[in-house]
Amino acid sequence: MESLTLRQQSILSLVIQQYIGSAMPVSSKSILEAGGLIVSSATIRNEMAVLEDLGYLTHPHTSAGRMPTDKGYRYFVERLIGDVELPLNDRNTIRHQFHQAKLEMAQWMQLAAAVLARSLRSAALVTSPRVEQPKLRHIELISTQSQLVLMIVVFQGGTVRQQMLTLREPMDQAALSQVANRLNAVFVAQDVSGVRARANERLVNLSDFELDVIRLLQDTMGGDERTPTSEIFRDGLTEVLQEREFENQVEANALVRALEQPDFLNDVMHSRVGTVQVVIGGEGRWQELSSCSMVLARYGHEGFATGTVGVLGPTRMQYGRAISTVRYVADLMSDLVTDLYGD
Amino acid sequence: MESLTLRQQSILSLVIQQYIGSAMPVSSKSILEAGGLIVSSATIRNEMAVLEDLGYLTHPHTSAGRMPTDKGYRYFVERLIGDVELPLNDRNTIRHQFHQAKLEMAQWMQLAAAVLARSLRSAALVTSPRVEQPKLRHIELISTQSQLVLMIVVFQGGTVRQQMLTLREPMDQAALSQVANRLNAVFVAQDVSGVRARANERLVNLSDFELDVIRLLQDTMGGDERTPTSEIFRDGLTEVLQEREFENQVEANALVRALEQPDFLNDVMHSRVGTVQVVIGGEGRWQELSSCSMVLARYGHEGFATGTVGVLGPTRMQYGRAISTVRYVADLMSDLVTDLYGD
DNA sequence: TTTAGCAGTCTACGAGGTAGAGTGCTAAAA
DNA sequence: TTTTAGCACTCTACCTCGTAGACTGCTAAA
Repeated sequence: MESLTLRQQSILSLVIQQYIGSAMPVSSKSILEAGGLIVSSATIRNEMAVLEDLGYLTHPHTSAGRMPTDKGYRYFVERLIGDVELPLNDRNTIRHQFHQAKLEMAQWMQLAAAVLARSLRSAALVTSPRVEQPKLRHIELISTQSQLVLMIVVFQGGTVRQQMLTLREPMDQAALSQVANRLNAVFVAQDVSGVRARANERLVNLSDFELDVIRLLQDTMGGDERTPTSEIFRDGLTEVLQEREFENQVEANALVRALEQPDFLNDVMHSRVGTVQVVIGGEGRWQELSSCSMVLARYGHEGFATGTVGVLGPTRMQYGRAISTVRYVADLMSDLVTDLYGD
Repeated sequence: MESLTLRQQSILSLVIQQYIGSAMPVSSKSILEAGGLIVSSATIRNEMAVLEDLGYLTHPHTSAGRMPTDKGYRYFVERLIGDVELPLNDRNTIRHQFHQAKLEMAQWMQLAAAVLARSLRSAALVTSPRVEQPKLRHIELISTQSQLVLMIVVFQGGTVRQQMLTLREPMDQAALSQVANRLNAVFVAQDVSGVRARANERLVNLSDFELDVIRLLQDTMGGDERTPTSEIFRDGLTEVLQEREFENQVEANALVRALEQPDFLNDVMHSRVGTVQVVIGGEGRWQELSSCSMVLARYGHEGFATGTVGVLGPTRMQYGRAISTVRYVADLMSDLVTDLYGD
């Protein structure tokens, strides 16, 4: 990325800021009127032409003003907005909302999504933390119909999974509870490999039914990357559909489809805890989102339990505010993970 | 509602069917060409004028064809479409998809939403069953941070709730497990009132911490109608946004907002298990949905555990198919509830 | 290097004009 | 009394044309 003169940087910055506000191509005159530069509109026009040659701005047609390209936004995000912390005021507002919530994980995440959506007028996405090596906390077997059993597995940190399995021969609740107790005694505090090891050790002592349960348990705990172990919480779809760029139905549909698709976030997200990732205009890889940007952050503890928070809005989003807000919410969520899983 | 002549019924029916297909006002000529009636277009025009006087049809402007009013749709739904069972073919397709799912409640519901959305090209909504008098199955206390405890409560049927609570003085995991065991011994298989009664009986023997837990347990089990104890699963928003009536941004936003709002379904739903409820054009009460209809059914067991399935689409939806599909899916879900909770 | 000034370009918008789809009415036919 | 043919009338959707206005790009002077 070339280095621009200070004046070019100012002009790029002003164009972007005005465009973010108005969604209309920005003329040299309006840059002049915005103040800050003591040159004529002709000079600004010349500089704009240079910025266009360099790929930072475009033109919808000859006699229209300029608007930023993705490259322009990228330069703006990386070089022109300082990395500001969220103002104390906003921090307090957000923290206050979090303190009012009941202490339940799902509620926190829904709240995080709501806070981001309202505060940034964007669509917000939050995934629940995904534990890397979940450890068994408790297993419960519940008889429902004659041959049907509901298995409930609680992992360290409070993640809960439930599955049904069929019995080969009827068992009553007392028998089931006994099995559950035996399994708890052996497997609690083990991760997948621990469960496998201990199961193999005492293979001979296990009934067919117990083996079934253990197999299902291993399925639930391990490996299966495809099944979504993390829930996704969304909010603010309405907010973002109001924006100019989504008056066009095709764009709007692409957006809705991207948000409905469960794997989407995982595809996009690749930042580490503590950093904020900015994806501008689909970054060439998600063409259906060519007029959208995302600001994402990972929260939790790397290598242990992490989730994603982020917002999705039009490329002309307020990047500064978005970045600091997403970072702040991610930090709050990380604290929550610490509370839930211990340090 | 007046009684119409057979010919008027046919014409109303034809207008609605054509309008559902094309989303364009229906002319007398096209009714003629659809066949079935052996009269001239002039006669059809006269009858249409009568139907308009009676409030079953309207006119966007003088020289346009007719389109149904909400009253027209209502008559159509209640009198003109027989109550047909879903064709065997479709039943098999749906049942097949359900059999392929893993036996996990959340997955079933997501699947139900997906099936409805795809099969009816509408937005689908499914709520998890809400148990009227939940009975405690198991309680678990997990130490996380020094003063923080995660309480996990499993109810009969497999509903799981989790909450955090703060300790007044530190306790280690062993002590917490002991407390959990004591509480389990006393309260398992009790409903709210049972918990209250038993807690009062042995009030003197309970520590402050145990009282805290019991209080939280009662909160979680009981009363609090406002907290959404049931999750909502959605699908097919994209499908429905494709429809003509949502090219208009205002309509589209109203729709998205209605779907995002968690209480919305509970407000609308008032049918009993076994019946299907059809809400046409917001029924005057939800004006933001004036161009939408909903087909809803309750599933589960009345007075014990019930949830809602339904679809939301434009008023010109295929009511016949929608009603029978929703009914069929509701029946399947009822079976699942039976499996989960016993009979 | 900057600037004033002007020619040139493109859009947005309204006016005016036309084809075509449908209705409503009238008067005749069944 | 009901149905029908026929026609006048209405309204939309679409096209074209013309104009005002917003900008730019270029040139030549400062």
